[in-house]
Amino acid sequence: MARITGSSGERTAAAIRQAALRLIHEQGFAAMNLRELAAAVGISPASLYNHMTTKQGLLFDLMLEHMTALLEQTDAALAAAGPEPMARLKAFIGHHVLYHLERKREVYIANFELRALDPSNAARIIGMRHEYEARLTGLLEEAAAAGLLRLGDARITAFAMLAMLTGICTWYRPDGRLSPPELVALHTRLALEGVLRD
Amino acid sequence: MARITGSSGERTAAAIRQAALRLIHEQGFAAMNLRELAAAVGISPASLYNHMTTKQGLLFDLMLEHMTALLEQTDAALAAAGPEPMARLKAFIGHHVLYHLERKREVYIANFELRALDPSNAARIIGMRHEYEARLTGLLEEAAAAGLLRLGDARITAFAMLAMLTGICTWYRPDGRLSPPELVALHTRLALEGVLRD
DNA sequence: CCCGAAAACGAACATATGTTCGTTTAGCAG
DNA sequence: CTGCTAAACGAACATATGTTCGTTTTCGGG
Repeated sequence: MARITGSSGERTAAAIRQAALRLIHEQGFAAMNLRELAAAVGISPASLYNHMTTKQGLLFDLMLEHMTALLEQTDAALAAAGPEPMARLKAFIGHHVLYHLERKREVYIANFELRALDPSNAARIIGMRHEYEARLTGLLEEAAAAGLLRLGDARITAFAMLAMLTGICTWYRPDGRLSPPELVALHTRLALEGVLRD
Repeated sequence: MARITGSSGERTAAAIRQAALRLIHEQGFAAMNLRELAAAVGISPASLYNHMTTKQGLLFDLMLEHMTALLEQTDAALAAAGPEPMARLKAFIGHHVLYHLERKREVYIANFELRALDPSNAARIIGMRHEYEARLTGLLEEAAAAGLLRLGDARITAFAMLAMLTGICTWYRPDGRLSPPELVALHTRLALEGVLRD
């Protein structure tokens, strides 16, 4: 087989994914056209098809890779946190915030371009998202069962926490005023304790 | 002037706005095409242009009407709440939740289709959004100055609260398990007190 | 050195889409 | 009833866009 070691194939494919993340994040999936994507990579529109099946397939691959990484890294963070419910909950929040700061474009796309997916592709991504939500719901119920939380409704609470923690990536800039650890601390306290003075 | 009283003009224009809200919410602005919009209203594509300037202008009008209503109704709710800082903060949260339950499509569009606006149109909507955010930031600072809140960072806290409270309209269904007042109560507590047991 | 395959290209196809134009329809004022 | 104008229409234009096809380039293994 020719063109294996150091093949430009994988480099080009990676460049396409990076450029696609940027363009979809800036303009939205429907508004991004493949001629612009090809130009950003520096190849012709036809050459894109050496590295992807269709435009739809490209979007699905981006989302799938993101959701897979999110679930895997979350489980790793929870495994490292040990068995104590509150430590596990804080580990989830901390990982979520850091992951969303690092990969805000992927997150934004996975959250807001679900409409653009074919039904069967969408079903698969939605399933993974439900799994992620279930991780948090489970942690909340664990902690509530241990008497550590006061839980009105586990599902709605999980949704509200995720919305708050995911919102970060709509305004976060790496050169912003607050550092990632500061943002983790601030959001952990907001999620757990709210704003009321004791 | 002919065709004034009971003219079908305003009815058609309203039908266009309603159909556009639905289609943009379902598919996104870029993915919605005017032939589909016209079919949903029951007129020809050409006739749309008797009621709007361009597709872009239609989006802007929808957003502008929403942001105007949001700001006006918010101010009315605050005026009705009186001077006490915590009462004002709760009034803001309550109004925000109810408005977002009632007009979830407008909210979704105004939040996620900013990319689709021309720069000058976008600037105007963004300005109004900043004004809205400033309302909450101001309320938080008022309450903190009165010693009622423990505030890490007013701006970030406002962003986090808005993200949490706005997230409702990504999953809310009018026939859902919880009623609007229940959702207001739940989210007010989450925002102010978090989930930790006292 | 040279062959084979990966990966690039130009060009074209088929279709979708925002918008315009000239014309026709229809309801209210006089 | 009649004339005026808002508001509808069919048809077309110009362009954008996802994708395919046949060909050419280019690298690495033998």
